[in-house]
Amino acid sequence: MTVSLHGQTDLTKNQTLVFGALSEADGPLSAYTILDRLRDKGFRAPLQVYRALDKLVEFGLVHRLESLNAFVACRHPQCDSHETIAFTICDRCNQVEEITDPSLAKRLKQLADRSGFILQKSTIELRGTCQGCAVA
Amino acid sequence: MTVSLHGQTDLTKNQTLVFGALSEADGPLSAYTILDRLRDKGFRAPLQVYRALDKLVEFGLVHRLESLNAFVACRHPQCDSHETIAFTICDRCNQVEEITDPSLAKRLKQLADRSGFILQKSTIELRGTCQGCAVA
DNA sequence: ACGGTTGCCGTTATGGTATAACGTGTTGCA
DNA sequence: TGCAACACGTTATACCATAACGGCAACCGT
Repeated sequence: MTVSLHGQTDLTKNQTLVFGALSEADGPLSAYTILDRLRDKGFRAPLQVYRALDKLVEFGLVHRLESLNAFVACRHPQCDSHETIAFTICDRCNQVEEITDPSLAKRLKQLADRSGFILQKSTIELRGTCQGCAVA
Repeated sequence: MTVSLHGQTDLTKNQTLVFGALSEADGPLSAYTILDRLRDKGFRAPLQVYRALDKLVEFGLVHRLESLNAFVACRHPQCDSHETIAFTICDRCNQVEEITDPSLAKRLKQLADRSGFILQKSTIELRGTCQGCAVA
């Protein structure tokens, strides 16, 4: 059984549930938190979550935040270009924003090229305080 | 007992041992790997390593690589300005290089400012293949 | 129809990463 | 002297992630 969502591939039942849990959340969730939230849907083991997450990340529907060991739903899942390059993460309210900046991407590529480094994947996570929390 | 190393603060015995282990290594080490390498120096528990690492990171002598859950000794521990802003990490040989690029730092600051985000710490890790491994 | 392959799923067990909580000993200083 | 700060040692526990097994369904070429 599959559910159509992003035009390219259909999501399986578990993938749909995990993506749903992340979409409803107001911030990043750890795999184990997702597991807990899906227990009443029949989830019993971490692997069920991790397998779904692997696929969702592969599809670009979900991002992994390395500095948090957690996952967020992509903010623009409708559009096919998941070009996010960086994240801001508020340490007070956990809100995550995605940043897309071609000039930043270009600069990183330049820096890599300069030292003959073949860039596969870049992780850019900015930790700090979001505007809302800074004001409050 | 303390050992002078970086001019500002002296390192304790455990900090010295952990920093030594990282300095001798040819790549990043996990906390548990460090623990194993220091067992014959009397280390018995993870916390001994983590506590030393916390301090060393605070001093700027050691960097944590979020995408690897591992640690590296800073490449220029003598100089007091540990201005590293990004890392390249070779997925084949594990070699880590530090990148310092003011324009990159400036751009990130700009992007953060633009959305009212107060930047505390940025994590930039570039994964890929280093020149040596690409040639081979 | 058959067999083979692939992909998803469920389960158990295990490995790897990190910290809580408690108590000790030392130092420095009011 | 008393106390605050700090490093340390130890035990236990929590949290993050994957290995390895087997089952089931869909697909594909013969």
